[in-house]
Amino acid sequence: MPYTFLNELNPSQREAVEYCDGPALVVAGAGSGKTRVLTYKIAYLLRQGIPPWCILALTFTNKAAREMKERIEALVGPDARRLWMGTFHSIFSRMLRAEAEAAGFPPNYTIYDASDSRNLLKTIIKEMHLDDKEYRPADVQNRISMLKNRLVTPQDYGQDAAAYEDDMRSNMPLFRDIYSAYAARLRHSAAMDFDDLLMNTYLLFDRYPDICDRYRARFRYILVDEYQDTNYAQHKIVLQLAGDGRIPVCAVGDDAQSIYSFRGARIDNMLTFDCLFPQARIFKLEQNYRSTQTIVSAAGSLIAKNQGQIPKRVFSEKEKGDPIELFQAYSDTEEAAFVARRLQELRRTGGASYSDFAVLYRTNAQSRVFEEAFRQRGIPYRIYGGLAFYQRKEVKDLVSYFRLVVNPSDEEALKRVINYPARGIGATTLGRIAAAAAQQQTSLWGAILNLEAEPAGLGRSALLKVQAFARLVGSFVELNAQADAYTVAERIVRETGIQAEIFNDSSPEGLSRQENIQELMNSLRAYCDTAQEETGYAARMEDFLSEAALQTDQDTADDDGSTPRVTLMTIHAAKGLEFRNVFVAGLEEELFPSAMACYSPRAVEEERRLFYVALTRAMEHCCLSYARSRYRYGKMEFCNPSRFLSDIDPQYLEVHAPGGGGNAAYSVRSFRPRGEVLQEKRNAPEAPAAGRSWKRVAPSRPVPEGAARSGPNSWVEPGMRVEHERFGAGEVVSVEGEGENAKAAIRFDTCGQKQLLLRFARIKRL
DNA sequence: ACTAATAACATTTTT
DNA sequence: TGTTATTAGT
Repeated sequence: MPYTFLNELNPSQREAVEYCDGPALVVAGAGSGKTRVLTYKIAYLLRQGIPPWCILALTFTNKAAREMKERIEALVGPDARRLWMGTFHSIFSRMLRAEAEAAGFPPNYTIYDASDSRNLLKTIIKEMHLDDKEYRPADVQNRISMLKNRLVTPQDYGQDAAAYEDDMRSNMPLFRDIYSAYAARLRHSAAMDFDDLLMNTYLLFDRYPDICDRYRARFRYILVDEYQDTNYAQHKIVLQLAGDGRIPVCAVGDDAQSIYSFRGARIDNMLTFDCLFPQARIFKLEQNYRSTQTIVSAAGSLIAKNQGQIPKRVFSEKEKGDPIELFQAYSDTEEAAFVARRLQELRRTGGASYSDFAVLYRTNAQSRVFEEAFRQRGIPYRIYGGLAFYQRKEVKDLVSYFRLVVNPSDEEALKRVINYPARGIGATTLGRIAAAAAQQQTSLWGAILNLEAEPAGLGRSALLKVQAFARLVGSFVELNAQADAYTVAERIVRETGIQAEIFNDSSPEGLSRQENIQELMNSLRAYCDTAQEETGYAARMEDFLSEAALQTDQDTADDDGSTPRVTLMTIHAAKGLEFRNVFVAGLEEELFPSAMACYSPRAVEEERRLFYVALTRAMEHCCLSYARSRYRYGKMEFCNPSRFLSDIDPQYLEVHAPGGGGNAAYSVRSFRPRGEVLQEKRNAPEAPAAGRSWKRVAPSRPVPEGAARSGPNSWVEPGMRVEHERFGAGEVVSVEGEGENAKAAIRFDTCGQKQLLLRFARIKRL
């Protein structure tokens, strides 16, 4: 009975899973079991005898790919590991490394993140003596990104009249020159930005049809998750690989949840799928298994106000459920107080845990009032959306060393670390090197290596310092040729002086920096261990980097789950998640919908979809709120209720009168700005100083209490039971070494004995 | 070359 | 309001 798992699907899910002979579009309403269909479909394909390496499955997040892989593994076993499953970016970057020569890059190219590429643009704008008020780096970056998403190369750009006109209109006639200079610099640095990973893959397949054919010959089925979020480039690559339908593509998505157009996503890719593949079959998943009927119907009444969507009728067969509550507050502080109070009530009466709650908002800035309110009341919470782990300065600095070792041409990495830790190489010196590099048509590193012949006008002491730096990096490069990633990293931390710099600072910020460095070393260690286990080879730094560059906080910031906490996040961040109880706060004009969206009907529709996403996160209970006044940029502003509130059919709403008392006194439609409203002075936060120091420093990764800080070695001894974040529980066999070099041998219950450097190992006493 | 002070700024952000 | 980046001062 090899297909019994199909019985766990409803008829429409099952149909979508079993149809494998041609292209398919699965329109999956919110909570309709989209991931289930994808995973079961892959399992089904495998059961039909298609080898795992012939199936390509593309997702947007690492998290989605990982979870899907795990679920498939649970269905079919370890074969799942050989699937080509991952994010667009990671799969394509893999292909680009394999086909590096044809792609015109070395296989060890590094990946620039958004801030690297912005820094590079800044330098270019400065070097071209342009005004950075006219050519705002962020704008330029965005424009370039959009162009790349549309597969417009700098060469094509001259012919793209529309884009050029747009630049003239925005007062950036020289934009094209920036774009080509940027591309040239990336090439010199042997680096690609995120968008290049897509565009260069497209170009590779376009220019070398034989390479594309090779992949086409390999893949027998292609699946794409969240198709509504694909941009033009992604869409085109899918078409290339599909060979216009010769290889079946199954695209899964929900047009009603398309909320990333500002990143280049094109809902049209989904809406026109059946035109591109005339033989395509369309499946609709309309039964929602997540939410009560009230929530599903309310969300449906909202989204019906949008034009141009794929017709579908999402329904729920769960109980009717409670109405959606709507609160009006006088101020943002009061709104937070409402939410806190209602949350406690629901928790007590509904027997829910803190982790069953989420507070969702449009902008990250709104989190602050909730933080304060929750802290005052002792409600445990967790905020998502601080700086990503890899964006933190100390982490990026160290990673920049890694990058430099793998690819010394990487200019942004070099600029970051040439004077970190401080070694007296300042702006002037760097400027001279840059000038020499430009003159010699080489990279900064090339110019540095060439200093002996061309001293570039450097003074004696500067020259010596730079050469010492070059030797240091050179020694790492040599080591990297033969050692595994962790060994290289350890030596870098020690010999650059990062260790001395970071580990001698005992201020709270310093401690947080230490933790982050430890965390990075931990993940490196974990990476090396897994690679060793799985492949039998020592893990290379280049491999670690190519993964790390595409890793985001969502992947690293795993809650340890020990204390249940309320989740606070933007609605964007909540896509794909679900909670028993959801609060959606700040439903005000110019906030939600955002002021910037109000000028364009298309943008307002996207905001409405965003609200739709927010509502459909809730399983049982949903509370909406807005405030009549709110502090924005330090100034108090009066607000009006969001237009979206009147988009929801009032039969699903229960409106609470101002002040929080009473119930449905009047309908939403009667909401009008009513001139004067009682104004309270914003009460001074209770303990701002106490909060501030730890508030944003390290929002993710809770450190086991009292562990990492308590100083090395003093707290483990042989015989002790400990728990490691990755390896689970185990027993300390022996401890050797002193202070920073203390190592423990630990026999883990599930994965055998391992040597861990206590300085970096995140372990907790049991 | 580094620090302190101030000016400008500010949706959302899967990679 | 809070952050970030540039600038002025030592």
